[in-house]
Amino acid sequence: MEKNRPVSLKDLAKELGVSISTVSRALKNSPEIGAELKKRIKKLAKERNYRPNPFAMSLLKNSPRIIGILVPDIVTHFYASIISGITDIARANNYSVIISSSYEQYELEKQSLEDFINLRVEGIIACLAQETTDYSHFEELVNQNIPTVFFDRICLTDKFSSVITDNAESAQKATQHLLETGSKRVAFIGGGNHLEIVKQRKHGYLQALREKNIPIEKELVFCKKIGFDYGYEGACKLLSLPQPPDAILAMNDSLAFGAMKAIKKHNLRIPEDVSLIGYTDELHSNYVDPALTSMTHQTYKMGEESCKLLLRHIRGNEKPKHITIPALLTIRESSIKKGD
Amino acid sequence: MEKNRPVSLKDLAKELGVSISTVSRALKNSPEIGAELKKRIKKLAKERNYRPNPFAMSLLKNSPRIIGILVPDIVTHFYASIISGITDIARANNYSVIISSSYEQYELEKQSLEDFINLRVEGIIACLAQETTDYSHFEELVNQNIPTVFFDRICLTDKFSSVITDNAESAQKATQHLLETGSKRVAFIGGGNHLEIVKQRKHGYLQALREKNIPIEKELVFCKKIGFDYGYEGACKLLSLPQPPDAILAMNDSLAFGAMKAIKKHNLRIPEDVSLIGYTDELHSNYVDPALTSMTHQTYKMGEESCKLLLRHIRGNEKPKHITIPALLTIRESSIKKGD
DNA sequence: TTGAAAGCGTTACCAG
DNA sequence: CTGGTAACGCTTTCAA
Repeated sequence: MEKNRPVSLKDLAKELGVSISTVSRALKNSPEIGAELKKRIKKLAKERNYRPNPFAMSLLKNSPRIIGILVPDIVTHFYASIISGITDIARANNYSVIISSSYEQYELEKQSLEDFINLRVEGIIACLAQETTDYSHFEELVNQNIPTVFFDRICLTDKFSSVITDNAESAQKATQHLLETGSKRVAFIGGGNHLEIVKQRKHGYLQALREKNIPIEKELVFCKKIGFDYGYEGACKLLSLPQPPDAILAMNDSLAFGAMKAIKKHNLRIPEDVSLIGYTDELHSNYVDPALTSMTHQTYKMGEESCKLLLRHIRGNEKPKHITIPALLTIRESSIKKGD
Repeated sequence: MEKNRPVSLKDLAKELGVSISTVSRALKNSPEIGAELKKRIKKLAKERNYRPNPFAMSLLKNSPRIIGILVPDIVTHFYASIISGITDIARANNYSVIISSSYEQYELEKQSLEDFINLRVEGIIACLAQETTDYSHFEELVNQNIPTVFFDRICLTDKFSSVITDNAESAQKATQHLLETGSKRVAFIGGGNHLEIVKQRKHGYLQALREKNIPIEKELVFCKKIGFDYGYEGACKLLSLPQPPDAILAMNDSLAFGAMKAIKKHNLRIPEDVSLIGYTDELHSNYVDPALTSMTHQTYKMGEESCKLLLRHIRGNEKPKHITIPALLTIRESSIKKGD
């Protein structure tokens, strides 16, 4: 029968008739302990299934080896995959992670941060909620001396490290690809213009057009909100133009799938009549027909880098560092016009 | 300037010239403390931003208010959504969660469990890895007195509570729906026959046929492995039969999307020529064309129930309990034949 | 109404 | 080589 309370050093010491210090030292392989005694102690520890009490350790060192992750949600593939990258690196370094979702709400984000501070996490990796425009709750982390790294949606870059994707460059690359594979008139479907990410990707799109000396037409840019329905609406609008586009770059996965549905409803072929590129993860792009050419975020890698960066901050007092991880163009069926 | 070390009761006590016990009591609203003194103590605590040290508390009570979640992975929507349900309930009860992925590997699963025990989590919610066939590492949890709840892939039901979906019933419902909406010959695409989940869903499918006195044809059942490619392969095989089916039930999302691709490649219309039902989450089903009629797992609810169950076990010593959460039929475009 | 002291499990320092 | 003791922050007796 096991006792309810876990075995402690004291228990082992008593049983062997030695002091607690001796047992502690023996289990850490201190060279000061007699070889024979050491062996006996280790044997008993294994027998009794001794496990060091992490609370005592944390109390002593004030470091629970836990880091907090704060994301808008955990269900979106993008975040889930990043979390996956983070936790794998954390685990490899003997850290556990605690995950909290803001559900895009400012109040929940603030509360989560409070919880993390109360828990005394050693560091935090966070992605801002859409609602958040005031960052004072994050500044508090500086006072509390809790290293923090932001990813994707970032802020206070002078104080915190960050990991992001190359929004402008990736949109530019995507547009270039369309122009180089038979498309002449490329349209852009984005989200709300106030979002940094929208501005940057649109900028990359426009940049690619300028490069090729293609005149910019305002009607070919549809920016309203992010979401499947808006992708559908946007594509319908674009395809109803007197001079409709023969290619669409959708800056988000739901927008892209919405646009795809619209193109089909208009009885147009992809990519023959209208090419389409989105930003998606591997899975979804292959599920649809035709398979969707996409810019793919290196999400797992973003997670890994975020965590590595954080661990460096935890270990030493480094200056904020900013990393950009490029998105990759994965060519599938929806972009290359056959006639090419 | 903040000190590096967080404020402790001792600090407050010294500053006010009272004893630690007094401060402790005042902050817990003990009625023994003078109203005026109590007010002063609370005021200072707020000023100094005092936060109780969780390590000291855990050391004292041996309960860190942390529960461990062990899943095959966190990227699959099914698991992510369940985790979401778990964490929300946990948080509402002042618990934090730590998530670990087995990546379907036995060794990693075992290691994660060890980590949880070492961390002294108060309880565990787990879904078995596909590789796992030996359950001794879970039996150890009984010795360690760590309450555990399984979901979806479960084991040792005499010792542990569980939360599952109604595999047989849901497949039966799906098949019934097909038969009631104009389909005559329903085929089934499943995964490896050794998996419990496959057996159960196939059983439900067959049950629905028997109900309607429809003869069972072995050629209409394709069970090989779970995955997009196998869905594609299976559907191709089925549609090449001398008497092909006019409806397919795919027992998994990737199988369903693979089948959908195959049906289209065969230039058949969905649902006019071949109806299709899958098991998916909301999102994916709407992205494809036509939108996929599906059995939808109530994943978030499964998470919630798992966590509630676990909390009951943590609080008192309840007997194992088994909960079944039904999947819901969500009718979209891929199932109802127009002629009906 | 308040204070002192023990104890939770561990490490580290100082003695022997 | 080994043992005793203080310390980490907090709660909880027991005394005053």
